[in-house]
Amino acid sequence: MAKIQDVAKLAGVSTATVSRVLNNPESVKNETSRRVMSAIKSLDYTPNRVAKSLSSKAQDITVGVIFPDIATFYFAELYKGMSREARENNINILLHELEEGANAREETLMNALHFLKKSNVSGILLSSRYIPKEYDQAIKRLGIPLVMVLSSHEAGSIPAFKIDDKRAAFDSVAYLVSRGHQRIGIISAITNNHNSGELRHQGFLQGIQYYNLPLSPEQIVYGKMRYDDGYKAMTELLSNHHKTKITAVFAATDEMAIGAIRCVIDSGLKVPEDISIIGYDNLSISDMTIPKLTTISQPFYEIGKESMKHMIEIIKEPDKGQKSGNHFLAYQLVERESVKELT
Amino acid sequence: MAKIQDVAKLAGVSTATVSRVLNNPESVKNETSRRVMSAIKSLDYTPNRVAKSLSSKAQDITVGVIFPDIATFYFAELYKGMSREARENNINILLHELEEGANAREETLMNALHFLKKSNVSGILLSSRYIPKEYDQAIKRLGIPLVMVLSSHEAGSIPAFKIDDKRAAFDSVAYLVSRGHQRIGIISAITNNHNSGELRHQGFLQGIQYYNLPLSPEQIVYGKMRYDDGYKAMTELLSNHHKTKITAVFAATDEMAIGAIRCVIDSGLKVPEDISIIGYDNLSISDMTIPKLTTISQPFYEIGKESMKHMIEIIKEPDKGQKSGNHFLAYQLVERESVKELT
DNA sequence: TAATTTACATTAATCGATTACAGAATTTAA
DNA sequence: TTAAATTCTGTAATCGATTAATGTAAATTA
Repeated sequence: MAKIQDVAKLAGVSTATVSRVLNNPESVKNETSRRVMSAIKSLDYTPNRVAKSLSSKAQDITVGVIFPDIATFYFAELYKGMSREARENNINILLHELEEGANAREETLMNALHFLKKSNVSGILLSSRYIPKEYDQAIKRLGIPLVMVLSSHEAGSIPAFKIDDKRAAFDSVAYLVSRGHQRIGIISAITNNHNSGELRHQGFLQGIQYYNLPLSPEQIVYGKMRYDDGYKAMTELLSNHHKTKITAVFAATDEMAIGAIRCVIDSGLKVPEDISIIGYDNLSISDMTIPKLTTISQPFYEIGKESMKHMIEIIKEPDKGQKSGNHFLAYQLVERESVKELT
Repeated sequence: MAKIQDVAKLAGVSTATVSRVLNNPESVKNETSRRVMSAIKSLDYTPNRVAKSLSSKAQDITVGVIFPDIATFYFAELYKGMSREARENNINILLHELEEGANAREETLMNALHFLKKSNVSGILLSSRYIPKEYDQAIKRLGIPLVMVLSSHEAGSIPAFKIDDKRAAFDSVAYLVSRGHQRIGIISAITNNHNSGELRHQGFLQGIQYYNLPLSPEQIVYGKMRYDDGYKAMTELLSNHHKTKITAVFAATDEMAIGAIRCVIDSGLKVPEDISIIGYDNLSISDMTIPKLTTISQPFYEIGKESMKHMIEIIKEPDKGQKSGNHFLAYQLVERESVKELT
């Protein structure tokens, strides 16, 4: 590997001049510049990045991203948003997947945090479901700015980018009511302490209350966000159907909604003719299901982009102080085929 | 930010000793070591990574990954495989998404390559659909080892990790035949010069020939790999149904298969009762469709892992020479619900 | 022609670590 | 007690760039 000295020698100039040709060409005479360039070419010289950043003190910034499972359907959109913003600002992303250990989730989060710290990231975008309060201190001690994505910090001291889950769930109920539904079941999301699931649950309850709808315990069922959970949950809901007579179901995630649809169909009923289902997320696959899913659309791309944007601001102007608390982005209810209008 | 000199001064030793305490503790007297450690603690000192790698010449290795579209359904699995292997070897990944420009694909690939080169990656894992021969020279000039993933290089001089597409497509036909199908349509994948689509097409044709099945031009239809393409293609296939009387369709990607299913259902027919459909990929969603998709399962995780493993070998022992040509991994035909046994 | 500018180029310090080599301190052997 | 061996620590070169300070040659002005 050729270094700057080699180039300098070959071109018959000093290393300073070579450096200038590369970084400040106007300050070098054309003739000299040409000689240097040809030396660079013939030696196939590329400046050593490490030496460059050590000397210029302008190390390239990299932001760490912690995500529990890359295979989550919305991950790609979220990441695209982050990635786009990062690229525009010449910032690298170090993606760290939190291993889906059955146990040891806590251990792993702290590990991830430390791993990223060691990798010298300037900030961390955290999309974990589980942030126990015990971590608060440790996080503060890290000394690296954090931004939460899609989930919020209980204490609220860490800025978070997401949609207003409570409101969106409420809107879902309102929508179902507007289509004539009164008896509504819910497949709620349980997620290791992650509060989004809970917020959606609360919003749902508020809707029920607001519209004065009936609600028996048999109408409430829980799952862990995934397809299989939705399927199982729906089985339970159906087993009480004769009693609850629900005409619609609010599923707290699209994946569960899709599982629920499958379950309904397996049991010989039809969606939406016999049971309407509304989801939450608007995954790309929710447009491919039969029937197509009516759902709350989360702006994953924007959430990713905005959270990264905010992170960059924090990094570049640390004194400015990060705006903590929730940053809500706009969501939409997308009408498709899985909710029937009752007459 | 404290540096090693500060620590040295505070502990009353030389920088060399501080460095030794950190990197070679046995060589330092306990008492000294303790003093240094406490100085490190009280100054909250962390070694500067850049300086460290410049001086030790042990820069951390990073491998670039070029992928056309992160939102592709199988991306996550592929990436997990790569990521796992990389992490075990203490290697970083720099993920670079090729912007899905309608035009300018060529430009972008070269850009991506150069961008990664500038970022000092030691190797590039390339999963692009489009590698014109014109690039051969430019790639050679790059001077960075390349490994192809999921697609192969025409000239064959770049190692590639994938499954044997031709064989797998042949097997699909064989399977359909074993279920009593004789009149089979194909939704073939067109992909800017990417040869996987073509190989599957060839394999299909070989199967048709081998089993001596009828094949009219109306049984062959093309799409660009995605859901919508599958839908459109199936529309075309159905419009000739009265003539071709096909009982089964081989779709070159799961996404297209799923689009095709939707199309069949929209047209009032049923899968697999009226038309059987077999896919290709085995995406996670192919297990969620109604009916569940019978398909060729590609080992995305392993492909990712093996390609990264090979890359690492090349990087660590450049003299050994990379084994060019195709490295085929094992695939499987997964039977589910979308193919009916004709009696 | 001498003095003053202007335009480039060079020298050498610097970034923050590691490490070969040499020297000091301590332990062991004689 | 002294020489030899061993253990520990310090000095200074080094990694490969950037850049402030400085020098020199050419161009301009008086």
